[in-house]
Amino acid sequence: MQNTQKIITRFAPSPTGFLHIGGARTALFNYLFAKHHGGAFKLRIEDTDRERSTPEAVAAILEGLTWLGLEWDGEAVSQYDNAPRHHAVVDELIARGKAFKCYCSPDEVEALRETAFAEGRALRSPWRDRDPSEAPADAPYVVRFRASDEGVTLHDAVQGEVKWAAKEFDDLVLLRADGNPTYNLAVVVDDHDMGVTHIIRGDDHLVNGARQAQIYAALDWDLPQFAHIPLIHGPDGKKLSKRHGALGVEAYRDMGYLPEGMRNYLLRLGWAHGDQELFSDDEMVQAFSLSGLNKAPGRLDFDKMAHVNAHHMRLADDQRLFDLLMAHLADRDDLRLDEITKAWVLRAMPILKARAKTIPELADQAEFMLKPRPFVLTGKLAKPLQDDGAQRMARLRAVFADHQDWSEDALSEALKTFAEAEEVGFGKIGQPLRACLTGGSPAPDMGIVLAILGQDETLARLDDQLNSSPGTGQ
RNA sequence: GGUCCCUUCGUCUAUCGGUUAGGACGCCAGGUUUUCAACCUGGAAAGAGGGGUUCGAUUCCCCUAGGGACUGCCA
Repeated sequence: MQNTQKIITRFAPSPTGFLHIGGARTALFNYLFAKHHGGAFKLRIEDTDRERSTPEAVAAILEGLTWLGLEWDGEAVSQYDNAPRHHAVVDELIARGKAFKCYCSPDEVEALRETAFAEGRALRSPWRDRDPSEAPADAPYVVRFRASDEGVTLHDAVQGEVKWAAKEFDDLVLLRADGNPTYNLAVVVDDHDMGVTHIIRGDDHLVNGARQAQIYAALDWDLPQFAHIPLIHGPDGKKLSKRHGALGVEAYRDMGYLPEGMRNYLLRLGWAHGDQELFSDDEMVQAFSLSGLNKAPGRLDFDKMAHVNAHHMRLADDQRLFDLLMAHLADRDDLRLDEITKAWVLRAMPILKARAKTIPELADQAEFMLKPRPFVLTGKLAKPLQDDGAQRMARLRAVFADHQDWSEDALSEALKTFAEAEEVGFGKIGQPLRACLTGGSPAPDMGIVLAILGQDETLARLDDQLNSSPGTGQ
């Protein structure tokens, strides 16, 4: 068989909330699979439930996907818009004897269902074999699919061969009493019409796969390849809950994760390619395959997510990180954010980003440049300046005041020379100097700090401490 | 209740009958050291339990236990 068919995948969320992390991962897999095969990744909004679908949710999903960098091909399709087509297919099904009108009232259905439940089988409507001429005039009805009498075997790319007996399938509703198509009908029709070849989705849909396979068969349509992936669990192994990560992807963005970090982490949650942990975007597309998908559900691990994100932070462009940092700091009025300090931060970015796992950590790393002086040193911060510390800093100040070459290397050298001249270990220099220049905030090597702050700021920060009376913090 | 799926270090995973069961996160110890990190080195840490099949099972089969999904005129 010649397989020149173009691979088409799709992500089909229902717009009843944000794009949560499980959906994001499903979308990622579909995206990668399509890209790997040079195919198309499509987006369809499953909004046939008019009660629960909201435009806000649609917007949130689109935004989430965009942020994650999962660009879909073509326009996002609204499933509801295809309702006329769904009706046409239902007519076709009825004509083929594969679907029928069911006039049972909700109460009757419930009673029937109870009986079926007690007998360990699924519901079958009495109308599946009844003559349509017996139908009560003007009575409301639903259209049901005539469930297979033969059982179903699914060949799933992840789950393998899965079989069900015929009695497991009910005569599922295709058209509601109000005439609206239901999910199982609509997915089949839309996936077929969109030319979808591979369906990667949560394994909560595994049974739906079997149900839908019957509809494909009834229509003589080609069955797409299914790949039902396990759901993501919370860190506690329980179902994902609000407090355990069932958040919209925008929440992760706000926590300071990079989209490429999320992609990399999500990729490795339930999919593996040997021992490789870190992937660039190209590598992901290159390496992704259905065979690497795992059957067991995975748990969210925020530590690992942060670690993976840290890797991508180091690789990220300085200006981009700077912009993200500034956005993160936008509502901070306790910081000195002006052209001068911003220039420091941007210049220091190569060093800062190597020390931070997320944007908030980047903010912590940048704090020593942004805290307004003078700093108040208390407790063990003030201690290195006691005894002869302050006098030593005064002598160091004099060195800096005359220092010409304000480069990192020259400054580091000067520090060493000074320590030798003072005949003390570097700790006697570094500790008090660090206290004066950073006020206790985390900061890189002193040579770097000096180089970034510049001569004027360095002297000013030293003066702040030297001019205050010794013994502060006692 | 029924059906289906799952089960390797704490976590994510590799292994596609024969390995000292590997890697990563986290953890512990050491190193570096001027703070906090980062980084480097080393370490502890796993095949749910029980039966088979086999010369040999983490790997194949069955049972049990535990977890999950579905069982809607939701998707």
